[in-house]
Amino acid sequence: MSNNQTEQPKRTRYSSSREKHETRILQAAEGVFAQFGYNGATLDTIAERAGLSKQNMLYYFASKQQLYQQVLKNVLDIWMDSMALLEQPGKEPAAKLESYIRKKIDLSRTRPNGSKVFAAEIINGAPHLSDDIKTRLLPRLEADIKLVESWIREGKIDPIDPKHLFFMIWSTTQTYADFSAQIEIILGKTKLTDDDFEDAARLVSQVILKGTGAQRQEG
Amino acid sequence: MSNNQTEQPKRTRYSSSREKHETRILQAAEGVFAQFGYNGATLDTIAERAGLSKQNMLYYFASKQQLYQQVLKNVLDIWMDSMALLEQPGKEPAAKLESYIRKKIDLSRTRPNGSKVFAAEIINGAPHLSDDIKTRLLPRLEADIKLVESWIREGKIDPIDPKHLFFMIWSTTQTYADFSAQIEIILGKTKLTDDDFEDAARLVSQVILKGTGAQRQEG
DNA sequence: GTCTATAAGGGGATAGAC
DNA sequence: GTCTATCCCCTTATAGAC
Repeated sequence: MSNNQTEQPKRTRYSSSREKHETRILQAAEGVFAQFGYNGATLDTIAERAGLSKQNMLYYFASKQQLYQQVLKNVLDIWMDSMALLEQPGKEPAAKLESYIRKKIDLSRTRPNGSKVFAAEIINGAPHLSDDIKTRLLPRLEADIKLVESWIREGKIDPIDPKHLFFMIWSTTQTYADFSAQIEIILGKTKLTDDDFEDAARLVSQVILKGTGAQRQEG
Repeated sequence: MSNNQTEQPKRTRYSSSREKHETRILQAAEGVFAQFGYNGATLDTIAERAGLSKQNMLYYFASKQQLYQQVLKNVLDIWMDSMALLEQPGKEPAAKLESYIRKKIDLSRTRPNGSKVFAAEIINGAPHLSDDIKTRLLPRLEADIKLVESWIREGKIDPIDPKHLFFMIWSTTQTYADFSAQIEIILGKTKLTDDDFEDAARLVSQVILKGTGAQRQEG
């Protein structure tokens, strides 16, 4: 027989129509989940923003949970990519830390909704984060922790618990995405500008580099 | 007539029964809103945790919104109290900043749920935070900003945008409440201990004091 | 793949007896 | 102040025609 396809309804690997739809839906979902939370978000709102009907959207993502978990997975992928910034060969700790901080602040600027969805998920106790996903991050982080420990041993930075150092970097950089509503009120803006993010990157880098002893001279 | 009471059903000002109920309900609500978000939290769950029926609870708080807003208000009150720590007379900037940081981390330890409710509200764009509440924080903050600016003018700390300095202090201290689920996984604990919070307070203080130039000597 | 119709359940809020 | 009963809307998800 000429018909030998089995299993999934996927026709070819370049079914661009489906991919376009899925991308639009995921983008819409990221925004709606960020704004209303998992339970506050409705499929109707997401579908409308994506430009199709709720019933039609359910053809692409079979359930709300499934859609949400795909959004979470995408955010986690991006996060893990950013961690690679610590391991550029031939750079000093100060330069590596600054790259990392700037990359994370840039993520807050370009993907604030993803950061918000992830943050809300963690605040609620990570009920939808499967153990599989939970354990993806840890090995990656372990490597980064060992790297920081080696910097301490070599006297390149002050002796500081690496885990808490990462908590500090993550919180100070993600706050510009997660708490943008508050920051906008305080800065007196309706939306943060590129200059605001540049200010943030400069200040966070300066305080953390100097504060950890990675940078000795005055910023 | 001997019966001359008018208006409200409040009998006296020491109706301790009502207060006890309200306190129990608010405490339960803080926990449930923190865990499930505004929309995910149900009145049934809150009432059960508070030890009464949903219908009975609605006698004390007429609606879910009203209950939620009271929870938010309580958190904001606590937050504003903590800001007073910057203005202890006769202390150096380093000591004031450290008091403030330690107070905020202690709030993350003792009132994590309040912090989580507030954080989720901001992440979602502060839809329930009335303008009245929004504007309570700003004047208070303005005073603190002027204080930091005076430290800069007197050369007691490095020149740093005070607003971003506050964003940094808030994010690094509140992360131990808001993102405790993530931190617990990474530290390999089921619950953060007092020692963990002490580690956090020491590290955050050390990096920020040294990083801002408030403390010149090695931590 | 997209549509109409609808099942099925949850959850906020009210009515009224006691 | 507390209880039983109930209204009613909203939302997820499915069935089935086209």
